[in-house]
Amino acid sequence: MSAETDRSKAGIPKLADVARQAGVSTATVSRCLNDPSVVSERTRQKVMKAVERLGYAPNFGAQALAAKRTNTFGAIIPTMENAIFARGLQAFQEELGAHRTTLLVASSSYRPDLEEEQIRALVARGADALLLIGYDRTEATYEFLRQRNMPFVVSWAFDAGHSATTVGFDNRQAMQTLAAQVIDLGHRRLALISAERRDNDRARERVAGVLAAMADTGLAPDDLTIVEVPYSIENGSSAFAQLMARADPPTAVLCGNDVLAAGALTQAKAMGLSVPDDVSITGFDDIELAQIVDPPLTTVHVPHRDMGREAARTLIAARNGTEKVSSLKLQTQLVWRQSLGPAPKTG
Amino acid sequence: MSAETDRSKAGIPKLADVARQAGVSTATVSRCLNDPSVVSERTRQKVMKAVERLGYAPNFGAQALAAKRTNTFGAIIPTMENAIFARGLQAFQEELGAHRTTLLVASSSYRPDLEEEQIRALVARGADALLLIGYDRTEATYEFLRQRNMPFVVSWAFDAGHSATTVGFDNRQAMQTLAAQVIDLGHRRLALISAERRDNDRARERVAGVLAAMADTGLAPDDLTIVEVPYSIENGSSAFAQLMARADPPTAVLCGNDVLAAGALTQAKAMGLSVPDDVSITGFDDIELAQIVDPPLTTVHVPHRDMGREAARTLIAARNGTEKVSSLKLQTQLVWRQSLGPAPKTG
DNA sequence: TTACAGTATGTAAGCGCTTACATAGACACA
DNA sequence: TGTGTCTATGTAAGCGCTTACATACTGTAA
Repeated sequence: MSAETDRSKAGIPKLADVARQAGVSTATVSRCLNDPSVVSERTRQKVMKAVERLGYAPNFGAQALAAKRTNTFGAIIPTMENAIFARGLQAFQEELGAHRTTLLVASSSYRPDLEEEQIRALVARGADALLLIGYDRTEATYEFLRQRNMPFVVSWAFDAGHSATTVGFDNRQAMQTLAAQVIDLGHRRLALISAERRDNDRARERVAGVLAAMADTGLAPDDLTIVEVPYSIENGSSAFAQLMARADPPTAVLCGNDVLAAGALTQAKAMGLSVPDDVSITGFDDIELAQIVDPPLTTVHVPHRDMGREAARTLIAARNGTEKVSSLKLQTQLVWRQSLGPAPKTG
Repeated sequence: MSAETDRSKAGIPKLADVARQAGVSTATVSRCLNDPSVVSERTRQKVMKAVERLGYAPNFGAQALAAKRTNTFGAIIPTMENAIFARGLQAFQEELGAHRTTLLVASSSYRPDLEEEQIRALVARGADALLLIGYDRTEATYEFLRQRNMPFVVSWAFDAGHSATTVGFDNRQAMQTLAAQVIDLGHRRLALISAERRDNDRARERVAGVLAAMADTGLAPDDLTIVEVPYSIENGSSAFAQLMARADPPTAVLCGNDVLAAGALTQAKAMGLSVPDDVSITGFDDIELAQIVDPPLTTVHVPHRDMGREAARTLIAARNGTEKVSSLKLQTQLVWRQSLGPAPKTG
């Protein structure tokens, strides 16, 4: 009775139907689908015709349950709203595709509780391995992963001291290098538009990078004004406006990423400020956006595609369990374009 | 033996383990997890403690197999590389989240064969409903969906003549309106940088829209030069360069979307052309990018968030099977910014 | 002819859950 | 005390697959 009313699942052909239709056993059908080489040509033809006629597709749940593998990897990224993770993820997916592995993507909206939920969802769905962004998550989450023996790699960050396998880059070092150049150009009143640092180690490290560069040249931490906002062009604009409204506005505004920098740039233009003559602005990530804003952004190039590809390879190796997997630190690179210039003469 | 060597799945706690640990039956544990109200407080405490201690998480496959539902929707989008679908998808996901439904996203790289594969993968995984982009897919794919009784909606397009439930907009009409304005401004030599039309009804419709506007004013189809490239900023740039290198370069370049237009704009700047004085450029989609390029793009605003939200509602209704679902046509809107101006005086 | 590989297929035991149905205990009332 | 009603829990039958093992053929060599 209840089966009858189950509208959505009515009449879906199953293995047994195919077997009956083809006049063979379910085992033979299963073999046809999974390892055709062990079945005779004639039988295979029969079975395939039955599959075709019935429009049969295996039930993934049952398959996973019986076979204990899914050929599915999961990735949980903080956001899909902007292109920050797009390129890397694309490369990740391409590499997986080459190994007949499907990618399932979920997003956490930068919230650890949602991330944990998504991790559990993906694990429960039988993901064979996981791609995670950054280190910040509860110990309980790590414990969960460990207990499951779930292969995962942390990406978009690199901390040699952390036990998790990582394929990423050193956010602090990258930002420090950039900030050092800014200071070198004579800027003393610095500002930073950062993503929210809570639950975001990449953002914290980038801030730390700026501070480290300042310390190197004897600048006091107080010389840095920090505004925290979620990543978005609009937030970049308003943060920039807020910064320039101060009594003692900065001569250089470093941004936690290119999206914020693009917003800052737009706002500068709206305020009639010339970049970099009146004020310098820098980005981070080197996404496409960085090249098309005017002036193009001086920023930190992150090897997105390499990172995605290498993360995939690492995970595949881990899943197969054949090779020993190890962390990989990729290099970022300072990209000089036109949004950073010498500090204006004190006026 | 083989179970022993199954490294990755060793020691994962199952319902029965929790039941044993808590000293109850598996049914009770299951009830605790799915409908706690029918279990006594004391028992629930015991069970939850056991769940906690063992780090238990249900096996999704088994659960789906036994319960015949997954509370999971799937979406297959052509690309994650740029932000075209990001906003709409985000809204889609938010709406689903409000209904305790998980979203799984896959991308097809604009290839129907990959799309079909992804559809099958998602269906096999027990997706309760699917979000699809555009109409172009093989009849076999539609037949598969129909046979499964799988609720799905087509989005990012609207064709009243098509049988599929749709939540989208009329690409042709939208582009026709824009093109009419372009022509109205005196432009006669038109060019269009389009996405590849094969397997992409949205791209074809947009081309048709331009042609329709031209026909309305007696322009011959030959007055339109079309270049087809995959969506990307770089391709927009090179297509634009190619167009302007012609003996008789266009005075207005319409682009299939904002990403291409941004590329075209960048290239124009690089070539020393002033937009819109020397040449006009228009976009389509009105993604964030459109506002931050210089000059900001005159483009077609697509109601991404509304579309995502409404698509989700439609699908939820279809899944629940309570209401009759119907298609919904949303309105686009011409956004005047600065990249479109009058045709330059014939020189 | 017999024996033995080798090959193609079938049989049936799970995989980890959910849930209809059965059962047991507590309580109220006659 | 007996009976009926609830509520809380247990029992066990699947859900749709995979795969170890059993079986039935074929062909070949002794």
